Amino acid sequence: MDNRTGHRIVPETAAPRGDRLAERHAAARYGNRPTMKDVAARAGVGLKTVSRVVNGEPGVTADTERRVQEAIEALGFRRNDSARVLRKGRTASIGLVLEDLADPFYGPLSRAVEEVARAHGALLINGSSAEDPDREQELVLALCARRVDGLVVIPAGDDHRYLEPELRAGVATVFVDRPAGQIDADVVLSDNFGGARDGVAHLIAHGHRRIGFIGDMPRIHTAAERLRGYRTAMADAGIPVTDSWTSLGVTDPQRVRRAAEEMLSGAEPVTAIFAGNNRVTVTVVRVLAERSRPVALVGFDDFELADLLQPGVTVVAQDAAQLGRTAAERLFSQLDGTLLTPERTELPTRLITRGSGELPPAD
Amino acid sequence: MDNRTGHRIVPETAAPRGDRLAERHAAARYGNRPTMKDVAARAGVGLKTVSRVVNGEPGVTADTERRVQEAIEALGFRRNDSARVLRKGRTASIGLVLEDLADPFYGPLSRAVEEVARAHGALLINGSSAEDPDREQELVLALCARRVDGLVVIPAGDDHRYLEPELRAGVATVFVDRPAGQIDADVVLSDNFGGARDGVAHLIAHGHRRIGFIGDMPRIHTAAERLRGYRTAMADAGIPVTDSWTSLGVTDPQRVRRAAEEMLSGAEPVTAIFAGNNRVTVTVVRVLAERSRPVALVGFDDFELADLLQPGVTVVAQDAAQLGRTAAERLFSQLDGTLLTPERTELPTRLITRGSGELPPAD
DNA sequence: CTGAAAGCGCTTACAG
DNA sequence: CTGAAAGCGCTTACAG
Repeated sequence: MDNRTGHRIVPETAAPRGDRLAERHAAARYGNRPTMKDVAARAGVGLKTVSRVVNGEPGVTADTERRVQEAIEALGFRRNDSARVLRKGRTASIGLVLEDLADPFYGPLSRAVEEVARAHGALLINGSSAEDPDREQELVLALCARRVDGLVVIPAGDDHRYLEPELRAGVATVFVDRPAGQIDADVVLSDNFGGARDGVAHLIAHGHRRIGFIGDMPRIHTAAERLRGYRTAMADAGIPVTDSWTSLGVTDPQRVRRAAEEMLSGAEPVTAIFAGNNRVTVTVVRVLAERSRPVALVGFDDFELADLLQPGVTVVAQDAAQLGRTAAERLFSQLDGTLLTPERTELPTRLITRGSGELPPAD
Repeated sequence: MDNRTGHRIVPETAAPRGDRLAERHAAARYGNRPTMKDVAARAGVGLKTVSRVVNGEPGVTADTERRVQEAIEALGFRRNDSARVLRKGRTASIGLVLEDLADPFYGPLSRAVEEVARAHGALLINGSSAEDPDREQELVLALCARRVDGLVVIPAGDDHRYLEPELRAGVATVFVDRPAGQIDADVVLSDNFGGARDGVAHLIAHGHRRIGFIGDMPRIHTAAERLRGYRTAMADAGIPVTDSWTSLGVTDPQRVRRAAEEMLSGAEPVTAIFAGNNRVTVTVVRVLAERSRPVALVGFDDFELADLLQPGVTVVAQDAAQLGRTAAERLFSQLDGTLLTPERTELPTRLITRGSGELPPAD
């Protein structure tokens, strides 16, 4: 068989019990799952006794417990946590709203949030805002309607007043990577300004004066802070910045490629580029690989295999997992009542030199 | 300030309303959120009328609707979907259980599942099994207890009989990347066998005979299938395989490094390596970069920047997003009642040549 | 067009 | 040690 022509679909061999999917779901619609009431009837005990056994509460004789356990097994009972949640008020779930689950920067962050949630017995509901403020709001409010206990949000928008009623109602909330807009909330950030400033100063220290900056859309806080770091480093060194050296916008490859190529051509081409995030860095690496004249590069965000490229890519690294862990821990501190007032936590960045940032100016 | 010494924590300026986090949550514990009953009382209407307005049902006069809307705004009411869910029987949420949220292979897969879920109005709850069958089971059953409508599972274990009561109760389920064990279930796979066979045949076509295989633990279906592809390609070419050419186990860098170094030394070193997955490939690339003698390499799974390494890394690519999309679509077909019987879908892989797989044998 | 009653499957508060 | 009643916040089924 040529497996490149398309999908191969073959029926599975029927299971002994031979139930079809459609039958299963039709049954589900009519609520065929056993409830505590069914278990109680079968075991010949009261509802509360079943509840005690299911929850491991004391005050049940060994014999009663055994009868209840047998009924549970026989019926295939599994407690309906949505009913439990309704009664208890806490859902033991938290929401995570980020830009894009597929972006490698968010993988370790999500995983770290998940681990902390797990340690607190909570499940993680997550979704991507796709950098769209409306979609962020829609997602956040859907999570609030599900009554998640808390939210970890990497905001896309810059106005979060829509969250005020939810905060008042007690939804714990921590913003990560970018601050909340127009509301007072807990926030965990990387030192975007200092990291970019140090990265650009590193290029200056290696003799560069014409340094380009390619970043994300200026309405994104991290992009604005990193640009500010760039400008500060340049000003500190007494280097006036020409408009054509900075380019901000969406980070899709076409736009970044065009921006890089423009900076690298013309009468006074840049001799070094500071890339504002991992998406930008990757595209700039591609552009530079096609050119003969060496151009120095420092990127914000580390990425896998950066050390194996020729030359290795010097980066300003932030610890995505630590961002997630810190945010999640603060969230559960809020829920414990330990955390009394919103704070802003800033995590340090780290310059990792690998070669590309230490290249001297080509002219 | 030296931002490398630690975190900087500063209090946010107090918001005008000045409520502290602890107060918010204390209030929440006592259930201060307005309910439909509160809205009904304030608007001077019955409960059902509020329900009609909230759900956009017909049969409410414009004037009544306006009064209800005003009460909703004034109280900051948001419908409690966990109560709704209890009554309706469907939670409009699906669960995704994968190995590790932080693994770049699963990012695009998760995002694809999320997009399909979103198109069907469902939220995504997800978690990492960490390749531990017990943790997989714990997570899956927790999701069932929350009464997710369906599950997309990348299994860690090879016995899923624990899911039988859930399947009978109507939980839609699709397994992805690896088949279900001991139960009859819908499954979406890549052509691991064919992809590995073709990749190894590619090395053979370039003159290699001593070819190593480094893969994941053999109990993992994909690892076993890829090994089978390797053996088949070798057998088809009439090349007997020496035991020391194959190494299966955990894919952490230390183990893979040792395995690669062993194959590359000794009396009859391999001249080419087939790497069983993206984690393995990355480590093998590092090992090869440290050596002078060129060794050919083909890896299973594509990865970012593979084309920019020297040489570019030839890979057998699978479409992770397509795996996720296909699985999620099948899941919703089950829920629609469209899909009647469990099937096995196999997606093709694609060989991408970039240089490392076309190197001739060094001897 | 509108609403009172019953019920989803649990837990809470209480009584025996 | 055990259980009947009330209630979590909605929707369903029905009556006016």
